[in-house]
Amino acid sequence: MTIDEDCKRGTPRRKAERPTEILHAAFEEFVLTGYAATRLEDVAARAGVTKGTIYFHFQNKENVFNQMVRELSKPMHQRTQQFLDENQHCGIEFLSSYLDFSYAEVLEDRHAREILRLLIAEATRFPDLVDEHFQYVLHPVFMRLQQTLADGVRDCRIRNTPAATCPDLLLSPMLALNVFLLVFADRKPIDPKKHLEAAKDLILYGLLPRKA
Amino acid sequence: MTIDEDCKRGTPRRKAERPTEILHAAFEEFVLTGYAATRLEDVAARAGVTKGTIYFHFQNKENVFNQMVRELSKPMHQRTQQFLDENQHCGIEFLSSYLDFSYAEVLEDRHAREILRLLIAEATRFPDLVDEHFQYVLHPVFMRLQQTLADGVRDCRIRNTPAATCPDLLLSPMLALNVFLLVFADRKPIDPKKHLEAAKDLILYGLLPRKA
Amino acid sequence: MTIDEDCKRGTPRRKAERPTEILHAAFEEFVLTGYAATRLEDVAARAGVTKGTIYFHFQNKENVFNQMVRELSKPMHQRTQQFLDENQHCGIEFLSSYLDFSYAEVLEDRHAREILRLLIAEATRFPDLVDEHFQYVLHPVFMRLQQTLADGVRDCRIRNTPAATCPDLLLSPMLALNVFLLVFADRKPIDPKKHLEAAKDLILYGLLPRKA
Amino acid sequence: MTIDEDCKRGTPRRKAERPTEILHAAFEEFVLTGYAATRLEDVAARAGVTKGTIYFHFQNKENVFNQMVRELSKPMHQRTQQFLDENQHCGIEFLSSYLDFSYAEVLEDRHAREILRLLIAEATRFPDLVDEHFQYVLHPVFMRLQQTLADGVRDCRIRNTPAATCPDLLLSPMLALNVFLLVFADRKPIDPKKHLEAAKDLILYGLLPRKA
DNA sequence: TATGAATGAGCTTTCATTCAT
DNA sequence: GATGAATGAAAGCTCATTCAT
Repeated sequence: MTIDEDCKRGTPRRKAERPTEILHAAFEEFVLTGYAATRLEDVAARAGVTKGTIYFHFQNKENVFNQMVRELSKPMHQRTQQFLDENQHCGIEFLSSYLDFSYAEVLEDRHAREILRLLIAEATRFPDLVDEHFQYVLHPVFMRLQQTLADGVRDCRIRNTPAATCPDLLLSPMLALNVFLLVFADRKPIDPKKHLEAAKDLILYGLLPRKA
Repeated sequence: MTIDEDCKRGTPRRKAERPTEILHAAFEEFVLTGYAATRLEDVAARAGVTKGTIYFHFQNKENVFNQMVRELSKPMHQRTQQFLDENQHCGIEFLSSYLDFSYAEVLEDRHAREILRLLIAEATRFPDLVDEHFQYVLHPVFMRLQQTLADGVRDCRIRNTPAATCPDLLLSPMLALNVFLLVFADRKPIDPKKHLEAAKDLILYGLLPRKA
Repeated sequence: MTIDEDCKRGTPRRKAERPTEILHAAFEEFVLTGYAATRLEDVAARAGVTKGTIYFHFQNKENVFNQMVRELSKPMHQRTQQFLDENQHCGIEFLSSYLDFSYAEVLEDRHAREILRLLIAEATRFPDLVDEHFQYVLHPVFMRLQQTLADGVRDCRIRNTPAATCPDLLLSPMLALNVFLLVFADRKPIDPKKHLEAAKDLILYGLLPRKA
Repeated sequence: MTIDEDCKRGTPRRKAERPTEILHAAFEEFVLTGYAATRLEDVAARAGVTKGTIYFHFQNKENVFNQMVRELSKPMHQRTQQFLDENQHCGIEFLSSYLDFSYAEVLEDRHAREILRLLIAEATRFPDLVDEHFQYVLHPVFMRLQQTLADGVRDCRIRNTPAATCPDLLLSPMLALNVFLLVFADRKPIDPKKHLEAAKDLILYGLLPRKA
């Protein structure tokens, strides 16, 4: 009976998850060969359906890519939002927390890592995706970092210096680590924990005033 | 007379330069749409020749891409080598010089900038190119930075700290700037000079001992 | 009613027969111009489909040729096998029967005739097809002819002579007729029945002992 | 000096032979892959010249094929003519001589053998070549064989029988041997001498009257 | 004579997309 | 919902042919 029930529920539940399964299959294929070289037929095969099924759920290939990026970015968006929410009003300690957080994102979420690569590669073809990513992930973080730096300078907890007006620098090590991992991992082994430690060391020490 | 001579040499010189012209046309097209989506016919049109001509000079599309990256990377390779040669034995001033140099590369050489993007995007399909790039550009720089940091620590001119063992950090701002310029330039205007100034400030201040 | 039923079944049946239809169209085109000069587009047009459809059912042009030869040879294989089965243990009368049979094959089955030409023409490119043809058609016949000749010699119904050890000679007139028909038919009209009669006359008379 | 002279004579002599060299190179390539699949570039490379040179000596690819068949057939034409001339008025011994001659042609002249294959393969595309071949090689032989058989029957040295009116049969073994050698040589080793002996045995015995 | 560069038509093959079932 | 057959536009690549030198 339980089995029967499972079966009965099983099929519709699976059906409801079809689109998601297709998007995950699409992710793997797009990561493997990039947008243009990916064949919808391979996506279908990986998802265990046929090409026609994809067109039942999505309008076309572009739409699959768009939906895929949105679907696979969602957790990252949510975690980022949650991180920002949970770390309001914590002063310059936010800088250290953010470095921890951003490194964890890159290191522990393959989706996040590879989607950045896809966005870099296909930025020209999918400007709207880039916009979305910027709007939902980067911009809020930038704003908060900028605010944190400004507050720190005002409180004299951070040096009044060019670096304090450039929140980009706080993203740089993570971005670079990502590129290193994606592109040069085979030639140049990287120890991400040491990388993070060094980045925190450099950035925090570099921002704090001498007497701090 | 000079004009006549130029004219006379003109045609053969053009013929000899055809492959290079094609590679430059290929660069523009590959940058525009990526490897897979680029049509060799468009490359030909841009170079002012026909498809057949491309296949007279190159074996196939992959070969065009490979040769293109090599050709367009050559100046960058040479400048990098020259920079390393001219800045031997200059102590920790090398760090500052390198930041200046690397930022100049990214900002002033569109080829260097876009080829990095192409390498990131097509790393899976062209692992050999990534190897070459690493070997000729990144690896020598890494080695020198590492040495410089180690020397600086020994001389007590640089703090003995995790950051001093991670030359990656010295590349990070330039890499990140590159990504920002390539991907987010439209949404987030960047002032590269301020960026450089801030990076130098942060890195140098962060590495030097307090009493130095 | 029967017509209606036929009509209703018509469409799916046609779909199931598509590959076969394509192979028959391919036969005509390959016969007309040979393998290399045949355009798959013409094959498609003749079959009433588009180029893409061919690639849905077959891997590539070579595969179309291979399958075509197999498909169109099948009847010949079967008739040959059937002939061998039905003519066991019939002594040297088998020789005469076989001449009748082989001439009928060549004369009445245009497929058999032209496929021989294609195999001759494309033997270098399709060695496997030649192997198959040899294995399924020629070899069994050879074996039986050889056995028949040997038995005949032992029974003194056939002369003990070099010709009795060379079954090739029993195939020769048919092969030659085929070549004449394929190549020289326009210049040299041939009466196949007279040809067969003469061949039987020559071969049988040449093999039988004088007092037989 | 001698060297100089050799050089001086050498070049023009070679130049005069260029077209012939090209035709021999063409033969090898056409034999290898057939007319349509042969690239003039490969012909040129084999002849040690460039594509352009071929077009200096020949109008186009078809012309190369035509000239090649003519050039490479010439010796066969001449030997055939010579054979016919030298064997006039020799009665039915001519039959035996002709079998010897035709087998020798096939076995000892690879050109003759392969050109037959090319004619079979490309008969549709080059009807004029087939005509020429028929006119210069086959027809004269046919006529003579027919005459010889008729004379033999009149003289009662040959049976008055259907086989005596079908000179095709006298060509059959040689034609079949050719096909066997060209197509099935790898699968079915053939002893040409035994084949010839058997053919002569069968044909002559089959044609001669019993009391002869 | 001979060459090498260039052409352009044409071919095989791919694949996003459609649609009857 | 899902499928498989079919399409057709387009892309990579080939190669006979031309021609300035």
